Amino acid sequence: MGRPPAKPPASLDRGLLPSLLGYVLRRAQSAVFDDFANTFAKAGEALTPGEFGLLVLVDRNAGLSQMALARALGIDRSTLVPILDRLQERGLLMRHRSPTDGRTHALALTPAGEKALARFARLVRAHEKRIASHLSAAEIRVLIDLLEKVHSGARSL
Amino acid sequence: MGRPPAKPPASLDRGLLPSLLGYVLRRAQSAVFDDFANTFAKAGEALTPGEFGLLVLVDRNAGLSQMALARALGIDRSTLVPILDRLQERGLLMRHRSPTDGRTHALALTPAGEKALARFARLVRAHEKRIASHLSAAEIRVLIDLLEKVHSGARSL
DNA sequence: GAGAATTTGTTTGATCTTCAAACAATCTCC
DNA sequence: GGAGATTGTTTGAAGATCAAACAAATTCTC
Repeated sequence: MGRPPAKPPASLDRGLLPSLLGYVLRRAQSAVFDDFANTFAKAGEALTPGEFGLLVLVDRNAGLSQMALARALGIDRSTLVPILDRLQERGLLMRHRSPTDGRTHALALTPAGEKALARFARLVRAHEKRIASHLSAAEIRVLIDLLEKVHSGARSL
Repeated sequence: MGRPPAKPPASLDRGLLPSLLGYVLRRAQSAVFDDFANTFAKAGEALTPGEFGLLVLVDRNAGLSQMALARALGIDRSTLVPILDRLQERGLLMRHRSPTDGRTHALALTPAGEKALARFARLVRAHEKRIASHLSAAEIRVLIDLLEKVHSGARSL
């Protein structure tokens, strides 16, 4: 009989994992996340995908409350507080007092925040272009469609 | 002019986000993760997707070292330690001393671990069935293929 | 073979994320 | 006006993550 290989195999046996949507999804997400971080690091900017999404939502929905934002992001309102603190310290975002409801903060980007967001959006577009470089435009449309189906489908269980 | 709506709109303006692969990927992943947690909670089992993947890898690659496992999972070897500690405390997994290399631990499932993994795999299959219930078998194949392309494509940047 | 360099698992320290529970301020409903 | 709900914040706990330092063991170099 042949002797066992001296070096461990380059790739492990993953069993059923590659056929599981959850597994493949997680790996793709991780790869995309890495490229996002890389793109921003190389440009000398510091931002997470979550922070980018947050800034876009605040930009497009001026006067948003923290509760509404937390709900849109799918996180607890207490989780949001330190995230907003950080963005506010960076001068990207402000919490105004709402004139109509003293409990809520009306969130808005500062002028510097809007300028930064435009810069970030350029980086995100370059990042998206790179991660989709092995896919055709039609494939990307199909992929986004199917992912949206998974999202809204699972949501209704 | 019409008066502004008394209640905030059910859904926010998400701007360019829904056209970004990274964003849609993250949302789908989050929905899938939620269903995974839900499935296990309802069955009275406690397990994360990461732990399931780990158990499958150990099961299919008996005698694996912690370094090899950490590399396969894409995490630091120091991150792996407390995760293995927990699974070992639950009696699912053991660290044997390797006879050929005194530095490494040969990882293996316990008999109880194998029984538990079979139980977990049943739950995962039910979970997969549920999250894909709005997709045809062909769509799932296409989706997994495209996600795999994104993963291996982004990997080579 | 002896010593140097590398590898492995662990510990410690530092951030970050997350939720839950409790709290004060404010609003809404009756 | 007062009871109950909502909002943002603080605090506490758990978990994930990496980096750096460490001892033990192996491998490489001469």
